[in-house]
Amino acid sequence: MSLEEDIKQTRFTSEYQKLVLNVFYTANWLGLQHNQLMREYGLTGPQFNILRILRGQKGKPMSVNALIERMLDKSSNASRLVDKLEEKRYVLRKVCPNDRRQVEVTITQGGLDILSKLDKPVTDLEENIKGINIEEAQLMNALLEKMRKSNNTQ
Amino acid sequence: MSLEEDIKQTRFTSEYQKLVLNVFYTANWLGLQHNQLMREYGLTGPQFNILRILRGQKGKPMSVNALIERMLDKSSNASRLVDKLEEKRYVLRKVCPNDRRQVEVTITQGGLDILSKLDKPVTDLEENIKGINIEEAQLMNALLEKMRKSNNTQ
DNA sequence: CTACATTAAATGTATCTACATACATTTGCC
DNA sequence: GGCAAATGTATGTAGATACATTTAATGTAG
Repeated sequence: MSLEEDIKQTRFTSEYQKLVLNVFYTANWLGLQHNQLMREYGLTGPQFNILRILRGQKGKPMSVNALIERMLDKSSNASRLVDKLEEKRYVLRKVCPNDRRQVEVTITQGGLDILSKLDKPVTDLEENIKGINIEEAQLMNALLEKMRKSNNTQ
Repeated sequence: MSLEEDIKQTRFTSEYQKLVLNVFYTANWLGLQHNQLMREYGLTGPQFNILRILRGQKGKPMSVNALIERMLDKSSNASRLVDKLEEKRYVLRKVCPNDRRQVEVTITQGGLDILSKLDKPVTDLEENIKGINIEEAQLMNALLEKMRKSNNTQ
């Protein structure tokens, strides 16, 4: 983990600059662990994310647009992610009868099955962040949200 | 910013799960702003990152391997990033005479110039996180580092 | 010195990201 | 109804990510 030392060594012009790097680096560190896990189950991170959102719908279909709104990466291409999941028979696509522009995406039983297999290892991974305790996690959550709210991102 | 509300609404199984999502989301939010800025200068985030690392070398060349070690995204492809930067004449590649497997990468004056143009806007962007103060930023930095240190990532 | 392992970088491949564009459908206005 | 604007999705493209494999140079054991 050499950027770990790098972050320490570097003379940062400000605490904010360090924070930006730290957030990038931590997300990357978490992402690698997630990807590695997903990979074992033939999924990718973004694909897993979509399946999890769909499961949250409890059977109700969701339009692609609604999916995009809930995705972590909004600019990523939901259409093509749904393509991949459809190939694997984890989701179904159906043209919405009320508005034929829309496509209703639903998770299949196969999709639910793979998710349930992933639940335990994913939770383990997340709970594995044991260097910080619950109070610290709460504090970080509050600070991360405060951080995003603050500025004038048009 | 609909995931913002999503994060709030969702019943998280744990504070840790929320933290993971929050870190992903914040990194993404920061990354979009960075990318937008880099784009105006014909660079991408990773390319900028490499240039900044090379500038830190103060003229000393660096092998591709050394670059990878210092990159935020280690698994990204340093060779090809250096390709792009070489095309733009921002770096030079030279086979190392002592070990001809290695390639010495150096930043050019053009590379230094584009970086100096970017310094101000990048700093502005980072300093723009004004919803949290310096003490909070320090706290977050400490917690993020603690978070990464804690667990048994093999 | 040959044989084999190791190392450094490049290349290959699949997927994802970011953004532009195309196309069909729907909506709103006249 | 007819037409322009908006909407929803798909497609195109360039570049990045993640990981496996290849190529070339070096190191090392026998």
